[in-house]
Amino acid sequence: MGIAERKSRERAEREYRIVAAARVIAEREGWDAVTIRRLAEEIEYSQPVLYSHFENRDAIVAAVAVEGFREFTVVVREAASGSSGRRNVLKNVAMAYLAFALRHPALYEAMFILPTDLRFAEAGTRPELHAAFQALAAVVTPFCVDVAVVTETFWAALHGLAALERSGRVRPSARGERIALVVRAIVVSGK
Amino acid sequence: MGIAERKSRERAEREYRIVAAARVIAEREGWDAVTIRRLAEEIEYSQPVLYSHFENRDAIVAAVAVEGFREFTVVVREAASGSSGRRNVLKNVAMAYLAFALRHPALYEAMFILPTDLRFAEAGTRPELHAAFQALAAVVTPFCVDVAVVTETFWAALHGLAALERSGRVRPSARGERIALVVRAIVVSGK
DNA sequence: TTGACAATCTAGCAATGCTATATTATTATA
DNA sequence: TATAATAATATAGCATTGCTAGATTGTCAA
Repeated sequence: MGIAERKSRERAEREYRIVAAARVIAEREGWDAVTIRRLAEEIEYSQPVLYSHFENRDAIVAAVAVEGFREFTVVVREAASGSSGRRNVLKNVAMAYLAFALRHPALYEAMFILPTDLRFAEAGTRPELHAAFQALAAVVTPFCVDVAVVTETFWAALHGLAALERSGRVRPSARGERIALVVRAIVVSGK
Repeated sequence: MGIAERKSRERAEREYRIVAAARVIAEREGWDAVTIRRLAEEIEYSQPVLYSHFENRDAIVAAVAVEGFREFTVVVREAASGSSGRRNVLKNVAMAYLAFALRHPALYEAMFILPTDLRFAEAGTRPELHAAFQALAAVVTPFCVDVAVVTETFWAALHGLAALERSGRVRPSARGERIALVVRAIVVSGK
């Protein structure tokens, strides 16, 4: 019987509409504007329906974050494959990282700044996060022996650049120079 | 007449008690537990009194952050002056940075993660933030020509390490190696 | 002593996350 | 096909939050 399939398909679709609405509202008006009532209105269902999809509001934010990690992985891979010369790859990925973070501030916030229980270096890491990490690891591999350490550090540096620029604590005008410095550091001292 | 003085002294003291209570509660139970009602209870005044000291809750968080920047500056300076050898200075400051961030997670959160309107690279930067930046700048100066860029990047790298470790996205066990990598990068490629 | 003003409190609003319970739609059974 | 069971959804409400209008108390000068 296709009825059950149709139902679960419709359910999945409704769930996606919740996540999509959350993302759009967050990007337009900030995460504070993403309330359960607002989302319920948006998908044209009553509030308790949302709780049949997600345990609580944080789980909705986490779902947006996971979507962000999927897109992020694609962005990194494309930036990497679209450049030639190992060093250029590094630079372009770094630039793409910052562009991604600053072009979708709410998405990036869900991924890296808002409190989540999405862990990385643990058992039970979600596959989307693992894939994102791997995409970055692939980029730095040619430049280092201890891939894990260098990837973590490269990621941290990029996140730091994004976070500080985001909060206006670093001059936007000098972004290129900071990126150049990070790239040179990986090239020269990844060992 | 010393009456006015006494009054403004008592007022300042009460204000400080608010900030101190906010910090203690945040560190013990997280920032969500820092409510106006809770703070009012703590200082044994009614809620509206808090609004005669601070415009809103965010301003209280910001006050804690500013206190954090003051302590942070001291920590950086001490780590720097307590080490010999320019390269050792860098390493010890980096370690002190991470120790500070992870030892006072709520304080660090107020300083760097929670939304604030404390800006850096702008006119009207609070002196406490400027001093913190200068303390870090002093540490990297021997290793670079463009002090501003290197300081920003060093700071970003350290913040990234702290933030990712905080949220469990990087292996705590490899902290030392990541720090070593950042330090080497500054030494080698600050130019 | 009284009247103005400052300091403080009581009480309440609107919004939030979340849930117990009522209601409606859907399916399976007699 | 009529009805009972169950699933899907809605209504209504609770407790908590940040914040504030308005009442009340205290303090000081005339």
